[in-house]
Formats: sequence, C-alpha cells, structure tokens
Amino acid sequence: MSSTYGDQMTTIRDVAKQAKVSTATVSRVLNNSEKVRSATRDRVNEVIRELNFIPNAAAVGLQRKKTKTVGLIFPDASAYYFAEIIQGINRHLSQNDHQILISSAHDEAEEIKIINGFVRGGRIDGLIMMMPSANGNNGFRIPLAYKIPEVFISCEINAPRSTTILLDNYNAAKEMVEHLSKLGHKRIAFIHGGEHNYDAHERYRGYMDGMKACPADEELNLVVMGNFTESSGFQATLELMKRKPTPTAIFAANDAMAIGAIEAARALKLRVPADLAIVGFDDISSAAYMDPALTTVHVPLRRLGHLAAEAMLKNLKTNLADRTTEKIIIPLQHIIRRSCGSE
Amino acid sequence: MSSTYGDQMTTIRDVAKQAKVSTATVSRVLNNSEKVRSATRDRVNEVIRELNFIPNAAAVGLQRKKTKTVGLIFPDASAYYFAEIIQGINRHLSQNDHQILISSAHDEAEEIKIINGFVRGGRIDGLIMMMPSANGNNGFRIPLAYKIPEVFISCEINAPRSTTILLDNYNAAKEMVEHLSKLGHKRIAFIHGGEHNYDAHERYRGYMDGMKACPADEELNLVVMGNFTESSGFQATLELMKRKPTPTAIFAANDAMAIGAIEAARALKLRVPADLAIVGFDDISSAAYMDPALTTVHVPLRRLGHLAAEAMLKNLKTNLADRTTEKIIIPLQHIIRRSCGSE
DNA sequence: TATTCGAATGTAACCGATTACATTTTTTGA
DNA sequence: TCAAAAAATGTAATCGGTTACATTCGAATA
Repeated sequence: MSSTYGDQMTTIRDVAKQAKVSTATVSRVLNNSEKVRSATRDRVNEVIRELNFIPNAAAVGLQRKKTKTVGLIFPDASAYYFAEIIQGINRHLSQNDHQILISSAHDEAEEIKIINGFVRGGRIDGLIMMMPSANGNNGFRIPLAYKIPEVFISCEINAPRSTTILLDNYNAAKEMVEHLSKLGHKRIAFIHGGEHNYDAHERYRGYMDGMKACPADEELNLVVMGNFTESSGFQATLELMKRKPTPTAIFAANDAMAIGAIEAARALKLRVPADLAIVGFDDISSAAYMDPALTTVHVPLRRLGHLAAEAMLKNLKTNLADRTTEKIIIPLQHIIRRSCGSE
Repeated sequence: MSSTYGDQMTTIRDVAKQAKVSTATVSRVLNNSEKVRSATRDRVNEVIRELNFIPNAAAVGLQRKKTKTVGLIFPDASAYYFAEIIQGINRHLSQNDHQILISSAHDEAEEIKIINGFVRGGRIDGLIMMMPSANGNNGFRIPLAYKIPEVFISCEINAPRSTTILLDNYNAAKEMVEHLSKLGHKRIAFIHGGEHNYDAHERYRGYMDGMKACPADEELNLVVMGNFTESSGFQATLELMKRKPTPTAIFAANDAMAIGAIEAARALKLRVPADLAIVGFDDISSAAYMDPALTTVHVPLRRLGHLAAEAMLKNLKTNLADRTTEKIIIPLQHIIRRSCGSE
C-alpha cells in the first residue's frame, strides 16, 4: 500500500541537504525565528520554493502543541443560519492562517464526546461553540475543564475566561412589540421558536416585556410554540386565529415562521397587513421579496462570525492566566417593510 | 507560557506505566491490531478509561500519515446551498470517525494555494471540491497532481481515479420547459445563473434544448443573465418584460431568482401565474410558502453531501492503483405547485 | 597577526505515537 | 516432563519537524 503522499512528500531534510545546511537552519528560516545570514536565508528559501516544500502539519503540531485549527461545534439544524456564521468565522480565521474543524450533532452526549476527542486528542487550539440549547444549568460544563480558548455564540454558559457573543434579541424584540403597539395593535401574538433555544427565549422575553408596557385589551395568552420552520409558523397561525378575540398582529420569532404565517393568513383569506400584521426576525435574504415585504429584525450573521473569530484569535495569543471573561452583545436593527402595515 | 493542554495531557506512556505494560501493548490495545491477552486488554482499557486517555492526533498522524480529516473546498457564496451539502457530508463522515476541514475562497489562485497547503502539509487524507466555476478547461488541474482521493461536486474536472457527483440539471431543466410547453406556453424566458457556473450552465442547456423541441412562435431571445440572487431575478424580470413580444412564462435558474421574479411581476401588476407563469430550481424550504407556491425542481442537497462522503470513504479505503473514475448523476424531481398555473 | 566575542550554524534530544524485530511466556504434544 | 512452536509482550527505531546547547565562523580589536 502506497503512502498517502506517494513519492511527493518532501521533508525538511531534503531541503537541508539540497541547500547544504542543517535542518535546524531550515527550520529557522521557516519560522524566521533567530538570525540567519541573509545569503543563507535566500539559498534556503530558493530550495524551499524549488521543492514546493511545506512543513508536515502533524510533525509541527506534535512538537509545538499547536495545530492552527479551531474547532466549531454547531447544532445540526437550520443550515442557512449557521452557514452564514461559519462563513464569517472562516473568512477571518483563514486570513489569519487558521483552519476550522467542524462537527455537529444534536445529541448532547455525542456532542460532549466529540469535544472531548478534539481537545484531548490535541486536534484543536480553540473551540467555538454555538449551542443555543445549552445554558449554565443543563450540565454543559465540560468545556470549562479545558484550558483552550473558548468562544460561545448564542448561549450563556458563563465559563470563566471565555468570550460569549450574543445578539441583543431581547431589546430588538421588545422594540418590535412597541413598534406594533404604536401602530395601534393591542392583540399581538407571538410564535415561539422553541423553549430551549436561547435566541428564541430571549426574543420571547422581549415580547413579553414589550407587551407588559403596552396598553393591552385584557389578559391575553397569545403565545404559540413553533420550531423555527415555515410549516410550524403556518400551523401556529392557524391555531392562533381560532382564539377569541383574534390577534391583529403576529410576531414570529424568525422569518421562516413569518413566511409560514403569511401563507396561513392567505389560506384564511386574510389580507396582510390590513387584516393581520405579520413581522419576523432574522432578515433572511428573501424577506425583502415576500408579498408583502417582511418587516423584521436584521441579524448580521457574518459579522457575528467575524466577531467570534476575532475573539478567538485574540484569546489564542493570550495565555490562560491573562484571559478575561468577556461578553459581547450585538445590537440589532429593525427593518420596517410592508408586512407590519407601517408604510 | 503554559502548554495548550496544560497539565492534562495524558500520554501513552502514562497509560503503559499505570497498566504495567509497554507502550507497544497499549498501542495494540488501542488499535486492536494484534492479539493481546484478554486479561491484559481489559486492564489497559480500564486505565485508558480511568485516565480519559485519547491518543494525540498529531503523533498518530505523523506516524500513520493519515489524519482522518477530509478537506472541503467551497466557493464563498450562497451559504444556504452549500451549508446543506456540508451538513450531508459532515453527518456521514463523522459517523465514520472522520472530520472535515473547511476552506473557501472565490479567488482561484488563493484556492489553489490553500489546497496545496492542505495536501502537502499532510493535513488531509482526501479532498472534496465544489467548484461550479471550475471545469477541465480553465486550468484547474492542480488536484490531479496529488494522490489523495478526490471527489468533485458540480464540476467537470475529469480527473482520473476521482469521483464526480453531478445533478441531472440538464434533463430536469428540459423537462421543466416541456412542462411549461404542455401548458400552452410558447414564449418561455430563462434567467441564467451565471455563465461560468456549472449548474447554471447545464440548466441553461436543458432550457435551450427543451425550447428547440417546442413549437415556438418565432426565433426569440428570451435569456437574461442573473447571478442567483433575488435582486438579480427581480432586475432580469423587469428587463424581460420590456421585450416584445413579452414572455408568458419565466424559468429562473434557481428559486431565489424566481422569488425576485415573482416580486417583479407584482411590481408590474402582473398576476402569477395567470399573466405570467414563473418557475424556479432548487426547492428551497420556503418555496412551498411563497405566494403563489413555487413550482420548482427539488434538489436533494443533503443526499448529495451524503453521496460525496460515501464516495470519499470508499476511495479512502482503496489504494490509488485500484481506484476507478466514477461519475454519479443524481436524477431530479419536479415539484409542481401553483406558480406555473398547472393546477 | 593573534585574540576575543558575538553571530551563525550544527548536533542531537525530543514531541507521542506505531511497529519491526527481539525476547519472554504460554501452550502443545511426544 | 521437556523441547518446540505459538502467542504475548517488550525494546527501540522511526515519523518530520523544533530547539537547547555546542561548535564554528568572521569581524573587530589590540
């Protein structure tokens, strides 16, 4: 059985021999660490280029105990949402000579197993976790045992010396309710995204507090549980419109459910926004092209990824003792379009 | 500066010492390679569990010249589309004890540099490339120089001993035209996705050949270039409706552009499908929830990813000499909804 | 020109696993 | 019971780099 690299594996020894220096010198040139006479450096670089030599990552990793790789743990759902974030992360990391190693699983036990394997196997230098279903209370404490930098996205783990990046879901949701309220709506329903999802829960909290501040008709229960999919938004809306009195506005915890809600309104022969205002959250690319165009909250996913990568790179450069515990909250902007009846 | 692993790095020597055997025996237990007396095996496994030992990936990789990692090269665009594929790939690979290393860049030179670094640096055992803009003619020959398994998605590189996975865009597009034709349409326009995109081009070919077979009013040029975004579909439709005679149906090369087209029709006060039929391609999750629900071609992205992973794992087990050149074509299914006026 | 000293370079141990080969232990059979 | 064969285990070289320490070189100074 032939080797993976076949006969093309070039080692530092090949370079050393051809440049008539020791491997130590080649290594020094590679890492421009100590002083190397410029004539020697040029000669070595010439050979490196000639042989198309690239140091073996495993050998470097073994010695340095660094892999230039960041692990990414993401839930196995909602591809679009996570893909944008990952792109943001990857863009910034690869510009800084780092790679990402991805894993995803919904089963939390499996998740922990994977993380453990990554870290203890020395595969990664740092860990970026997006686990909206994890919080400090449900036993997700494993990462804290490690000493590698950790960045958490959309979950409140509260691990010391880690960086947490959150969206300001709460305020954005609250303001959205206030906006609907200002338009005269009193019976504003909410389609939840899932009890155990951090973002969904924060949006729900914002909705609830927003409602408290509004002059409401009466004590209403206008919250229905969805699961972030179009079809759940559709079902939830059908469900909501059976209640008496019926809501005059629906706030869906994400755009996909808002799309389902619009479709349900249509099935019920209700005009949006005249009979029923509908707003979402996320500002997915098609939101502007819905009928009616969807009022929503813009979530800068790539920027979120960029911030995560930035925090990771910073922590990677800082030794454990000097790392601080940080929480970055991204303010969110409303996008008022036609579906709320504002224009 | 403390080590990445801090004091928690457990080595095979620690295990050997505690189990009172040599490192060779521990290694044999780990790889259940040769025979080990079961009493010894149990004792070693016990210690491994006790110490939570996981072999250092770099050390294993250095020795074995295998990383259990597959490189993924994807274009830096259309997150949703690629995310679904990546999920499909990842799901299957991680079930088989492999990880993925992702990279993406639009600049082809940078792309080649990254691939080269991955392969020559021994970071990956195999390469899955999705480069719709690459084809055998535009110089994308680098990968052929390597001996690791290669799987290409949506591009025709024709590298020997590699596996290529393609969607049957051509036939699906042709059949879509035939479907529209059967509904009585004679002036069917096409919104292209990009000249250099493989999928877009195949869909275009299918459209053209479908048109040839249809009884057309006259020699029409009803093709406009888009770029797979909603806004380009919007613009393209505005453009198309200025032509005389105006098209009665629009076939967009993907759903996003079809969404833009529907919105444009609306802006022009045209009813869909009564005044203008509009169909797409991809079957994104919101397609069923558009108004009108979008007729399109379903593209099984996760399955595509799964097939790519499967092919990769198979090739990984086969040595170079025994690998065959394979081309897998995935047949595509139409989803007839309301936007084509069929119901 | 000889001496000194810092800069440049080389030597070899090491990172943590695997594995060919050597050695020890156990089993088998006469 | 003991020699021979088979099985289990150990020893040490190795993978391809990095780096502490040793050595050599060259320039500056006397």
